[in-house]
Amino acid sequence: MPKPRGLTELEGCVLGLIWEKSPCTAYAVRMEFLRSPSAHWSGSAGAIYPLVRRLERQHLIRGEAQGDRRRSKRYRLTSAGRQRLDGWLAPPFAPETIAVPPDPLRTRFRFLAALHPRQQVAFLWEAQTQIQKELLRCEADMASLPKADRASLWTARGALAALGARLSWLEEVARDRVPR
Amino acid sequence: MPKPRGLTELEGCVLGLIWEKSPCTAYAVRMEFLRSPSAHWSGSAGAIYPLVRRLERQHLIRGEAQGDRRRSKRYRLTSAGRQRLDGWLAPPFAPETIAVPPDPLRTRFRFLAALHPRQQVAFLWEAQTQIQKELLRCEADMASLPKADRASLWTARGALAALGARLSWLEEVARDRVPR
DNA sequence: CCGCTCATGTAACTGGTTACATGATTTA
DNA sequence: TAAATCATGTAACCAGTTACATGAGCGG
Repeated sequence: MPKPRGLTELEGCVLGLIWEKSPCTAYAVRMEFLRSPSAHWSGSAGAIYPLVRRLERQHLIRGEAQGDRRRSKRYRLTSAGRQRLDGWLAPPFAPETIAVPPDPLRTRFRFLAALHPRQQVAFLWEAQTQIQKELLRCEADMASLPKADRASLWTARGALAALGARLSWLEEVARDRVPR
Repeated sequence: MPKPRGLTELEGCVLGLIWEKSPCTAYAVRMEFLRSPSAHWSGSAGAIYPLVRRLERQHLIRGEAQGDRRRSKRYRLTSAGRQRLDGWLAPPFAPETIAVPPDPLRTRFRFLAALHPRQQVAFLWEAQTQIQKELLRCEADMASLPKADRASLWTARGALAALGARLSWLEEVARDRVPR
């Protein structure tokens, strides 16, 4: 049998989505990624379909073909799949799951001093206004979520918290740089 | 001439580090990644050295060989490199620079409901204690930074803010799930 | 002289991307 | 019937990883 090496983030995610929406097509999973505001993954066909087949080959999911002439398949988790999903998301957590998550804005900020002072101000100002807009977008997105879907709701609140923390951090920086 | 397509995150970072520590060796850049608590990049030799050569080929950095028998080279930014660095880190920001940064813990949380209730509690509890530990580690790391290095200091505060926000988000979730 | 750090490099791999293509079904 | 959407797929590519290797210089 194939050695059960750890799941990728994307694999875990897909497994989770198939668990949640079971039975569902690979296409539905794909759409979930495309709709998500957290555009970390493109949900490209070239990523999803091969991945789903891989999961099927490892017997973590099972797909039943529909009778229709479309070659559409609806997938469900197998019990092995459930176990793997559990193992992926339950503690103990890998260090990189707990560690400070990467943030491209913070990465750039690190080298702020390389910019002309005027540009530094522009950086801080622009970042703040853009994040504010993003906050509104995310709040709207959250409001559009079905109230019963607690998981998504709380996850969205986590995203908002991350944005909010970034915003007040930048405000603090700006206050320090330009007192008064 | 080679088309100036946008810099990768890693490319931007390396350019920034060479700017900051100029003149410095590729090895020094590498060490910076290895020392960093935000272990998003491994700083593997296989990533850094080819990348540095690429930057040199594009005339964004210039390396002067030392006289010693080691084949060590100290790099500096060229003016073209400075411009590219500016372009990378100054506004306008790409959408994904502003968007909610990815967070593996939040990703897992999304599927919390797949776990047995007991395990859900364990998830929240374990996550909180682990993050608390990580917070302490990061605070210590920040304290060890030279007080003059404002850039690193503020960046570290940004990281702390991210961790803190995650922590209080989880506390909020826990309060909601287990009132009282 | 031994082992550690400095310093650079390569080979094989992997996971994801873009871009494209196909065909069935639904809707205007 | 034309356009949009559902549904699946592949080929070429790319950045970064692990794992390994080489050799110089230095401290004990």
